Amino acid sequence: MQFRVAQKNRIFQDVVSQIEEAIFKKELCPGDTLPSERELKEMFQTSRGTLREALRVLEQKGLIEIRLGAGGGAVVKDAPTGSFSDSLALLIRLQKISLTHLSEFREGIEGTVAALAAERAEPGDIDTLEKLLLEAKQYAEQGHRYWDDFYEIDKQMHQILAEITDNPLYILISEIVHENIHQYYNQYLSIDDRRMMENYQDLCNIVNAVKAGQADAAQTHAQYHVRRFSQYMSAALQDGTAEQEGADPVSDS
Amino acid sequence: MQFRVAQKNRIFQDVVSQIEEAIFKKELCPGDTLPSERELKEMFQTSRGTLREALRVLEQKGLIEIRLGAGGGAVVKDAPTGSFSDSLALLIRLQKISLTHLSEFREGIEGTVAALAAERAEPGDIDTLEKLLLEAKQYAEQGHRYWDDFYEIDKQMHQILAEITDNPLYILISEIVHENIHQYYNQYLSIDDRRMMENYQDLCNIVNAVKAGQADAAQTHAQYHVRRFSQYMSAALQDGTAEQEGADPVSDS
DNA sequence: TATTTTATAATGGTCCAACCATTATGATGA
DNA sequence: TCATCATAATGGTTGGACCATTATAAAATA
Repeated sequence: MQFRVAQKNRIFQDVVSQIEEAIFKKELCPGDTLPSERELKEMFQTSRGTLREALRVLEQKGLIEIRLGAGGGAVVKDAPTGSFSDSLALLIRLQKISLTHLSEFREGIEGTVAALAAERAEPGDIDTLEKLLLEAKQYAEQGHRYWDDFYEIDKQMHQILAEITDNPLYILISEIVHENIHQYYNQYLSIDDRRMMENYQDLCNIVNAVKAGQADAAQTHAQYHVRRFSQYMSAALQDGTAEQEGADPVSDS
Repeated sequence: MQFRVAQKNRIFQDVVSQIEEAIFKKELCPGDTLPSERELKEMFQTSRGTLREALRVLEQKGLIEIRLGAGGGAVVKDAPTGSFSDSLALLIRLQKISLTHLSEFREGIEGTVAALAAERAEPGDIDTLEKLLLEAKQYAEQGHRYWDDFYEIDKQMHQILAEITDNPLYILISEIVHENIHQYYNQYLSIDDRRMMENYQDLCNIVNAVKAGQADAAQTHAQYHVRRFSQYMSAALQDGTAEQEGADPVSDS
């Protein structure tokens, strides 16, 4: 590892760029620990404060993680997917994106994912899906008290479908969207036995379509499945005026 | 504006949270300038170095912008969409996402966008699209030397379609994906007169479908349109072994 | 010997006080 | 009236000091 002396307008930015570049070029790999701040400051011939500002930026980007104490320091992280999710969460908190927008987007993504999965699923994938379906059935039959367990299976199935596409972008985006929409589901959803069975039936339809390689059907069923949640929430919001603290997540920007 | 004295493990993180919260609560609005570092350090009862680390994080998140000189300081930004795009760019540079993955994702997004647009387009929107189509036709007829102009129109049409969905998430994502894929198009694409006319015909098909309110047809044509670019690039990469410096953007992770 | 406890040192987190570079503003002068 | 220049406010940087946390090794103990 060989660093240039830092220069330019904002020195810390130059430091950020150089360390970034080293990571891009795999001179620094995930798990590697950078030299200590006191050593780095010598390498870049800068002050510790400036160097720390650079580390703060890299940390925020999700490229490094700072560990405290002896043997600690800046450790290169694997993939900065967290910053991606954070960006979306930020836009939601700023009310630039409403729950309605997010739900609609999720509908499109999950539909596309299901369609691709139908085209690409291999026998092993179908097995995995059917095993999860069996679990889901058991929870669904035991009624709404097992909603949390059912929901967990539902979540896993969406994840598996995304993985079947073999496209990390779909895996990432569908996960991020789910993360950011999950809290609202738990906050505004009211689930009864009938709705659980509806959802289970959706999952059956999706898996069957994927199994049969019917992309269009898989897409339609997946969209319909996700749409249910939006409808449940719309209903809950109209009925109960379930206003919590602070912002209304359904208002438009 | 009233801030608590900063505390907790990492003080700068507490400062970040408080300023973030003030922005979320609209106590700080886009365009507002925060007090100077020397004043803020008094408010939070912290050192200037620590405060600056906090500002660095907020800047990286895209929530503020720092201006130099007298009358400068930290200005609250409108919407941190840049950080979203940066995150994607980062994943690409780290080769966590290949050009193939990105192209496929774009296909799905543009398809869904076109379908939604077909359902929601109003007469005014159709007019806008048809005007752009006319421009595109002129460039297409003048041959491949006008590719840049044609491409600009193409880009605008995708943007308009996204805006017709009236969903900021589709607008944002399609823009971000385009931003990050654009460079590869210019780098690896070779366009002749025939290909330009193919593309023009795609655009006609999309607009016609949108005009007719045919969501499925719009989706199909939009996907096909985007897919052309991937195919052009695959061909170019196979033929010319167009290896540039550094990383191969098509390799899988 | 094996285990627990304790000292040590390395490392990140914070603070202070100063100085430099950039820029808006107003005073000064042609 | 306009150009020029001094001034002050603000971010950018520096160096040195001290605190809090933690891994490691030494020492004490069973």
